[in-house]
Amino acid sequence: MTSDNGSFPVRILSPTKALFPTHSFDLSSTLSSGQSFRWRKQGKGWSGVVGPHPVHLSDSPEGLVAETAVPIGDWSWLIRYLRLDDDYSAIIRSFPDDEPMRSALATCPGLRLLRQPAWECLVGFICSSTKQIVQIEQCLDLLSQRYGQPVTPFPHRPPGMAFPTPAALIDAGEVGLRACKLGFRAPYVLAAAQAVADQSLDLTALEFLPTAEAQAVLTRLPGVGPKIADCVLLFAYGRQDAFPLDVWMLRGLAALYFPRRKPSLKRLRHFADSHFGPWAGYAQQYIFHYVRCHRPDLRARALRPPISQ
DNA sequence: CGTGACCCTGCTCA
DNA sequence: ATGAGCAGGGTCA
Repeated sequence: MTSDNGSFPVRILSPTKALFPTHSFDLSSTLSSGQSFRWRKQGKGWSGVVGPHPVHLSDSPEGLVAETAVPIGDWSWLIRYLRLDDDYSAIIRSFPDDEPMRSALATCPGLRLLRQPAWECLVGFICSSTKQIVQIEQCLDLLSQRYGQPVTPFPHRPPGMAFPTPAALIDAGEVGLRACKLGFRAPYVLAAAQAVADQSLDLTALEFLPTAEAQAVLTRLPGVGPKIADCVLLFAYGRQDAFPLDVWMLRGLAALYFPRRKPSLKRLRHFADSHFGPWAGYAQQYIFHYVRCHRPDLRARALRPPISQ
C-alpha cells in the first residue's frame, strides 16, 4: 500500500512502520553531523524523538525504514523533519565545482540537512557554546530525562522523552539547569524559555521574516550571537542564506580555499556568503562534516606548534 | 577590533 | 596507569 504524504511517496509496511524509498540518505553522517544532538545509535539503526513521536530509523536496500511505537496514519511530520521532499540531486548539482566541494561530496554522500523544531534547536545551540558535541548531547539528554514528558515507549524499552517545553525549563530554574551541566549557559536557556513563554519571542513568526531580520531577533537573546542564530535559522528554518561560521568552519575554509594566505574573518565571511550558491546552507554541512571527520590535521590541537624534542 | 571570563568535562600528554 | 592542564561548533563586557 502506498499513501501520499505531501510530496513524497511512502510505502506503509505496517501500522507502525513505513518505507521511504531513497538511495541517497546516509543516516549516520546526517544524524551525527552536529546539527542535532538527540539521536542515538541503536542496533543497526538510530533512535530519537521527533516532536511527540519516538522513532527508530534504519537503512534497507530499498530506502529508509521508520518505525514508531504507535500506529501512524500520516507520516508528513517525518518527511518534513528529514527534508525528504528536497530535490537532493538538484541540490548536489548546485554546489560549486571545486576541489574541496568534490572531496566533501565524495567522503560523505547522502549527508542531509534536517528541519528541526525551532525551540529544541535553539536550546541545543545555546548549550553548544564552547562545548564538544558529546558534552552537548549529554546536556540535552539530562534536560529531556528530567524535564521532558515521556512519550509512548516502544515495547520492552524505557520511554523516550519529548524535548522539554519552555514552561518546564522555567520550572527547572537556573539551579535545575545547572544540574544538567549547562554551566554559564543556564541563565541563557532560562531567558529564552521566559521570552517564549511571555510571548516576547514568537518562534513561529520568524518563519515569515527575512533572514537578516530573524537573525536580529534571535541575537537579542542573551547567549545567542551570530553563530548560534545562524545555526537555528539553518537547521530549524531551513534558511540557506544562514551560513554558521564556527572555529571548525573558519579553519576549514581557510585551509581548503585560502591555503597560501591567512584570510581575515571579514574575507571568510564574504566568501561563505557568496561562493556556495542557492543551497549554501546545505553545502556548509558538507564542508563542516568533511573538515571535522576527514581532516584531523585541522583540529585545534593539531595546529599547535609542534614541541621540539 | 582585541581580550579575558564564564561552567564544566573529555582529551591529551607527561 | 593516573592526573594536571588545556581547549572545546561562543558570547558578553
